[in-house]
Amino acid sequence: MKYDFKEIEPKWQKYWDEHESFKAETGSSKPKFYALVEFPYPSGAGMHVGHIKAYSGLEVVSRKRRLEGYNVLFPIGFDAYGLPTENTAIKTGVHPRVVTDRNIHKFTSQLRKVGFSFDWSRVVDTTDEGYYKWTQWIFLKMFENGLVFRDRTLVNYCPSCKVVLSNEDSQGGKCDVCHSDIIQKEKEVWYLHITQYADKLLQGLEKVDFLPNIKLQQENWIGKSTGAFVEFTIKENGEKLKIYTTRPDTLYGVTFMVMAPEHPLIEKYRGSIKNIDELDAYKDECAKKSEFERTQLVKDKTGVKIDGFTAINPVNDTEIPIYVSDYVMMGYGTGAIMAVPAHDTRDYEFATKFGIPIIEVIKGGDISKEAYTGDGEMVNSGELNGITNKKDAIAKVLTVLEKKGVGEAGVQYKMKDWAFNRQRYWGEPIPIVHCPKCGMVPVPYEELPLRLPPVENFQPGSDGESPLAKIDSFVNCKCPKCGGDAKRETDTMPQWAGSSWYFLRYCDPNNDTALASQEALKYWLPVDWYNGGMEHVTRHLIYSRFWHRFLYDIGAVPVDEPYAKRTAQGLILGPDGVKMSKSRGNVVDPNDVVDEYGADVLRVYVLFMGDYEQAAPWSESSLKGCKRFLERIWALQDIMTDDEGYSKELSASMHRTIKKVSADIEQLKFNTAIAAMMTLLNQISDKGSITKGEMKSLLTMLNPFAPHITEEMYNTLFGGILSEQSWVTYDEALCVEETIEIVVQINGKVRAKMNIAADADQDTMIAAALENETVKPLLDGKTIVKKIAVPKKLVNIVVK
RNA sequence: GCGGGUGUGGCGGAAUUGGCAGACGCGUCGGAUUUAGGUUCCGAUGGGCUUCCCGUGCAGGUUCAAGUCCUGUCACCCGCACCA
Repeated sequence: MKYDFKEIEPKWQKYWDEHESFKAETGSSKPKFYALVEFPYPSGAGMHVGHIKAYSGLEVVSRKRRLEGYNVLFPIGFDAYGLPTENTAIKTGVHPRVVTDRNIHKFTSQLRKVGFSFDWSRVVDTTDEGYYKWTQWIFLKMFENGLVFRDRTLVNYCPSCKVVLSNEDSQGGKCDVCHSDIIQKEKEVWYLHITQYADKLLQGLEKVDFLPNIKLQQENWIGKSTGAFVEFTIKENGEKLKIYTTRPDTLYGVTFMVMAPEHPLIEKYRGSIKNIDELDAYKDECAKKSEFERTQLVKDKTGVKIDGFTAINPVNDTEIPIYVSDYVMMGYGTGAIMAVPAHDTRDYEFATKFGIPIIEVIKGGDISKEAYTGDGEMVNSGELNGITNKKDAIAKVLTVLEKKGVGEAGVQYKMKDWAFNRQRYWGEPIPIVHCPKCGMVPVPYEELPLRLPPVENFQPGSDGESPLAKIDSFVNCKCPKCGGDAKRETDTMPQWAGSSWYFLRYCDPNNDTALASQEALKYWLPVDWYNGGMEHVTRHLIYSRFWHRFLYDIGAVPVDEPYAKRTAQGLILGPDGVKMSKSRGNVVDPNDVVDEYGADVLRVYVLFMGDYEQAAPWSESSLKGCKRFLERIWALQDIMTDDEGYSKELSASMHRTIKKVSADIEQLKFNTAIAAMMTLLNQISDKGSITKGEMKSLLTMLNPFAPHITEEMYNTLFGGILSEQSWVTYDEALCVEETIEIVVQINGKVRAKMNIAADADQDTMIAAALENETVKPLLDGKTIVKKIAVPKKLVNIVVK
């Protein structure tokens, strides 16, 4: 009988569906397990094999947990707002709602064909009214709590998509959606005050079980630095110029200061700056610089001295010049720095180029050659002289600054506030009304959801205005507070809004009176295990931790950190070893694989192809190897005996394999788990028969990986449903054979192998080795210097 | 520049954490079945001057024993980046 996956796979998918085999039950007395995978963006291209790999990991864990008696929540949904759908709509004239529904339908059928054990009754769609009502609700709560503000600043702007992007969405100076170069543009936009949560996000990392590199990337992204704020007085106008530094200990070495070209004090005193024209020209030049020029040509410092500003160093009253240079950013610290060329590489380059004096205040380097950034004895530094350690010097100078009232300790973060808006149609409308009398007024909670109005033209305005701005019936409204004429906000929320809380909705997806009931949240939270891509570590994962933490602070959720554990899968590369992309033409469509080889083969292959957490290239021939494996499993039916337990020969192997597979699944080591089952299969084949007991255990172990074939075999051979049985157990004591092969080495080189009782002690092992027929002659005429025995492993005889 | 990671056969990758390097799979070679191809099955497969020697990017070191530990060094990949 041949293994016909085309008949078997749909049969069991239908069975699981009709019997709701994987339905999670809120409140069940069984222990709960919440496994979360990143829900897909339903693009027109359909599923990618990367999705299959990303979901297969926790799919295996979830199926194992159910067999272990857990009440498992393993949900799926769709993150469906976003630009690609809207761009398709613009191109084809089909409404984004229709495009989205079509894509979701396609994804759903593809996911079902792979046989994932999702709880299909909890599917979430971020563009659904019942869902985005609560996205807007959370936004209003944030507004109420002062975490939402508008600001006119330089923003990241994508000229191609015509939208403002957050810092997280323009990493590397490229637009996250279309990869165009982003430009800096001055614009008034919405912000979420995520920096207010920087410390909490940092502290939260301490108690969660995230992969170390994930924690590290988040820490670096948040980028906390401790230092000091110091005020320098500008002699000409008495204004205080505030700077941030991590090295207040080098304050005596300041020989100039630098302000960012956009620093407001320049604007304020433009009348009294003699070379203001030159500064304006420089500012324009900087704004035009491309990302390449800003990052690649860093060594070449440019700048202009401000003619009309002189700063006074607060510790020694020295007069120092002030420059403008684009190596100082308006977006970090205070937009101005004290420059200590002797002990900072960038300041050194600038000083050298502009002929500014360099004063050494820390001994240890050669400042005629380069900046010295190490530790050492303080010199030329007044009361700091003689101090040899940075920490002490900083502590001392801080007390001096505080006494004079010109400085204090402070912290800074690299992370910036979250630019929270898109000037596009396909997103959640921001529920705010602009009233000429009352200002920004939130839409009342009872009026949520604030629905997206129907539009005919989705094309964004050329000046970066949302298509919603053209809909008079949407824009013109009454102020909820005073009832007067007012205008609605026309920006929509960015793509990351809906995904920032979807895992909460899964707990209670149809709730109409709250984002989820407290009962459901208390039962399911936190997510026990979250797996996803590394590319989301500094975006979605930070954003959702922020939203969740906020919801915790207002009492809407019962736990402070949403994810107890986070892992990440590696990419699947194209057969050519390069990242899959349409333009390269090396994309593998999972649908084709399912049609030709079946879902089980695909599932086993994506987990067997390599280390789950590493990238690995797709290989059609390796895929065939997995097909052979399953066909050989299928063929075991022909050699099954009537014996119930384990056969004597295979007993230890059975126990060992169960132990290994059980442990490997928990560590995402699916490749070695499958390899262990292949080894077992080889042993069974060599032996020529399999007992009923062995068959049951093997099918159970394999079930999470290849559920269809194992379900079918179990059902045919034993009756009953395998996914309703229990996970297999092993006995540690039975994992080892009675006699095992050990190695005899002479001077560290393997010279013989021998069988010995597994529990032989060291003396017995050595005695046996010395009597070994291969070993004996090799020892003739030699003096034995040392004898080492490692139980169950080897004997090493050192001779001279 | 800073931070993290990886270097093992022709390929993807194993190695119980110091104890037989190369599990498992792919590929390749040989054989059987087949008119042939494919499939399936059996055997071999790190390299060499093959009683023995050499092999985990490279050079040293520690140890009875090193892919694993230490020192130095090279290459590649990822993330951040004039962060004061």
